[in-house]
Amino acid sequence: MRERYYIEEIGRHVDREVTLEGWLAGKRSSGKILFLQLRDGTGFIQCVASRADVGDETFAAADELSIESSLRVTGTVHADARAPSGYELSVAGIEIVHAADEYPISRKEHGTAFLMDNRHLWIRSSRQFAILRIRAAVIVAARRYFDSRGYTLVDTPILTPNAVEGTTTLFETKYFDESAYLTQSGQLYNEATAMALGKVYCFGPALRAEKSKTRRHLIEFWQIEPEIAYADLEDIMDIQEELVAELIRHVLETRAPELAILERDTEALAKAAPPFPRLSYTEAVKRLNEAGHAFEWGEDFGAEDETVLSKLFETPILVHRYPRMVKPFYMEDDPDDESVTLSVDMLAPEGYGEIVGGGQRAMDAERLERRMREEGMPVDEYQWYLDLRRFGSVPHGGFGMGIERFVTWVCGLPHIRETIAFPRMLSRLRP
RNA sequence: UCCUGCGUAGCUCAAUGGUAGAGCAACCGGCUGUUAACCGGUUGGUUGGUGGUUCGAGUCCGCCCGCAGGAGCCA
Repeated sequence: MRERYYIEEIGRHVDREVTLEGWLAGKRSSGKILFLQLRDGTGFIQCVASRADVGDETFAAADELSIESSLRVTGTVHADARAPSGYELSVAGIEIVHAADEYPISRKEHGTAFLMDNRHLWIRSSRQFAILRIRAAVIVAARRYFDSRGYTLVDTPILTPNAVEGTTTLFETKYFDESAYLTQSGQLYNEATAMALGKVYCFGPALRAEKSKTRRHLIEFWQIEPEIAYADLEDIMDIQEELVAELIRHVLETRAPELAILERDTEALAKAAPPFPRLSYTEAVKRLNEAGHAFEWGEDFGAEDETVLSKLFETPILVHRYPRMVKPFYMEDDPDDESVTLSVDMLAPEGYGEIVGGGQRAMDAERLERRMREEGMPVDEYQWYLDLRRFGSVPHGGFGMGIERFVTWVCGLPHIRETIAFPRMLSRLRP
């Protein structure tokens, strides 16, 4: 293979001549000197071309380049404190691969609707580049966390006849002569695979036809969901804490330039180290009331409640033992207090709220079936799920972490829509 | 689904019911260290659609469409 050079590794080639292949992200000209901001997907670098060095013809051609034209730029790498990245390229030659049409996205302000309409181009911008790189790092680290601890990756189906969450939020589709639904979670199948393989996880999209329109919701989002046999609520909290701590550490270590582009307060992220406070729902309600926030025991936390609660702490917090009424049918009851469940959600600090939800699952077939009937679920359809309690039932649990919500917090973003390349939202299916 | 707001040049926004403007982008010219560069000039409009009120509607009213912010629900 021929040798390729990338901006990300440019520091290894100081004082050598290299050719970079990329796109023109920005340009400033001063008559006899040109500053070209080149991006190649691994980073951004300033290329400096002076008329004296490159000759009149190349200089004139470069001066006319339109933004987002694709280029091969050859030049010598220099360390230079004046350059934003610390390095710049002294241009010797430029090969224009394609001269771009007039580019619609400028450095000036744009409205959200315009940027979302041009999402396929917006992702070229430095902020979007940084977010998508951090997202990828989070996913790699999450998978590595589970892979290195003996979990088996078992993918769960996208098409399913079952409803995990409420049926009103299901996407229905044709499945030959019957109807099927798009998955909202791999959890029920995870419970089956955990009984086969002990420790499992799945990673994939979840689709919810919720008519929700907030800064924390996507119609299509990605979840990583572990499920562990012979695990109780305390185990689940330990795993959540260790996972999140490792993800934060990995992002801080490997994505510092991207966090800098986002102007993320890394001090705040570094503070998110274990141990994470663990408080019961009941204690959390007390804390809310003490903070002067009206809230009644038995309600589910709303966006405002989570924000108030998470701002009381500098680290993520684990809120456990939610009331039966606000949690799904599969949550195990607390043997010490049957009004609450062995559930646990993690709330991110800085007002970001819920990023993980999970808990210990119901173990007894009869109680589980009774609960399903109470909620009006089609029990026949779920016989396979009840079988898991009929053939060697064990205490077990797991959780789901929403990748986009996690990335929203890590990047310090005001809205979840920038954390996935092509967000699907209530009023947006395109591009 | 509900509440609120907004649709005017490619973009971000002005315009008392009375001749649709500015900045940026684009284009032309100038400038040897710019960081959203700067300076001078030029071009650019079916004011989201539709019906109405009025001598006259970007502006007021009805309906429709689109988008944004928030709520509920959730990861």
